[in-house]
Amino acid sequence: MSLPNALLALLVVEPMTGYDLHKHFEASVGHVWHAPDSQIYPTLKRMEAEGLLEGEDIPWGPRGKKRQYHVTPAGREAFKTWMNTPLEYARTRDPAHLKAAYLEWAEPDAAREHLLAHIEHHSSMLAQWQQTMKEIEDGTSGMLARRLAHTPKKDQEKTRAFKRFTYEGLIAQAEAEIAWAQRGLRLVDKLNG
Amino acid sequence: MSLPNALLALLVVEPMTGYDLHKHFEASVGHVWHAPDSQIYPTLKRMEAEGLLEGEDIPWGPRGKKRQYHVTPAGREAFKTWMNTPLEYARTRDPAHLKAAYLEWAEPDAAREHLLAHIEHHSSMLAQWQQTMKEIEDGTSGMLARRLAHTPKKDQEKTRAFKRFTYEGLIAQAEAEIAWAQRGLRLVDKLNG
DNA sequence: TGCCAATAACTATATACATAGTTAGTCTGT
DNA sequence: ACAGACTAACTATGTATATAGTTATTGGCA
Repeated sequence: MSLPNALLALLVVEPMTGYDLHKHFEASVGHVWHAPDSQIYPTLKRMEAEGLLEGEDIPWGPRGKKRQYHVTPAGREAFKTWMNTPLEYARTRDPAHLKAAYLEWAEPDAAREHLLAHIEHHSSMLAQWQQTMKEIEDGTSGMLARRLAHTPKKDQEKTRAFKRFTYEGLIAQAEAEIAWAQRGLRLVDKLNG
Repeated sequence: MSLPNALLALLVVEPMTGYDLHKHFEASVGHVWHAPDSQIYPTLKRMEAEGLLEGEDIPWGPRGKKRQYHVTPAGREAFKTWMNTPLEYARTRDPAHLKAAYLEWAEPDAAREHLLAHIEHHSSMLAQWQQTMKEIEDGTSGMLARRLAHTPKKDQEKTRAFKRFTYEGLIAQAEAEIAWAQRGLRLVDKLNG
């Protein structure tokens, strides 16, 4: 259910091809909801069949063409409805904490490696999100800048504020994971003298 | 890849039927890796076919029987190998932060509802985990108690320490989510002030 | 004796997702 | 004139998950 809405979130800003979406995804919504192009293309077709989108073939070079999608009024309504509908929380599936719960089965060195990898992973997430946060602040963020250009002045601050809020949350998550893994490293050291 | 190992984590303690596993799952590993019984039964069969488990039919009442699985040496090795293998981090898919990123599309009341639901969800997670933490401390945690009874004294503290560590992490996650959503509530109030 | 909750073990179906490969046209530089 | 990178849009396959049943037995209580 999330992917169609993540696509709508981008397409309400401006019409795009599947390829465009795939590209912009990586640098914006994809931070919170990853999707490969092999999932995007069929989803766009389905959304067109459902009347949420309309696609038209536009020329590309002398012989080529590409299919550009734009949101229909029904699509815009569906997106708003989704935004006003409470979220269903999925049951936890957290491989890192799963392994952590049985870490006494790992060799001490492997345990350290796990925790270091956890720190490294979330550090790189953190760096990415801090970078995005900076781009939000100074308006160099690709999709957001495009978005704000289509937004009435009085709503711009709102839009920007919720983006900032989102990335603040992601940053807090990453920091919590890093702190936890560091505590884990100290624990492994203590347990192995 | 996680489910078979989550099952092994329980089965290395003592042989169990699919039904037993399903039950114990809910109260232990299921906290970090949920699985419905409809996934557990076929997975057990597959693991038996792969030689990780062996099952035997044991009588249950006058006419009934049930299939009890125990871990083979190969299964024990596979579990250890998994515990020593680095984790592959999956790309983010976080519906709550996805919605948060576009919260300006929601009615102010719906936005508040989202954030309140987020707080409520993670508060109940928090309560559950604090409860489990208490059970870890005083030895009333079902699977852990069973586990410790089969563990040499010198390793018991290690086992208990990693469980504590895991739930500390989950508690920190929940607290971070709650704090984030509360910041969100203040933001919504300010923007619609 | 009959009812009911719990135990036990599935089956069936529809998505969702990961991973990998395919086909074809365009644009840029040498 | 051609190579190579990029744009564009898929297809194919296998596994994972969610959701919702089904069938049968047991053990305890009224």
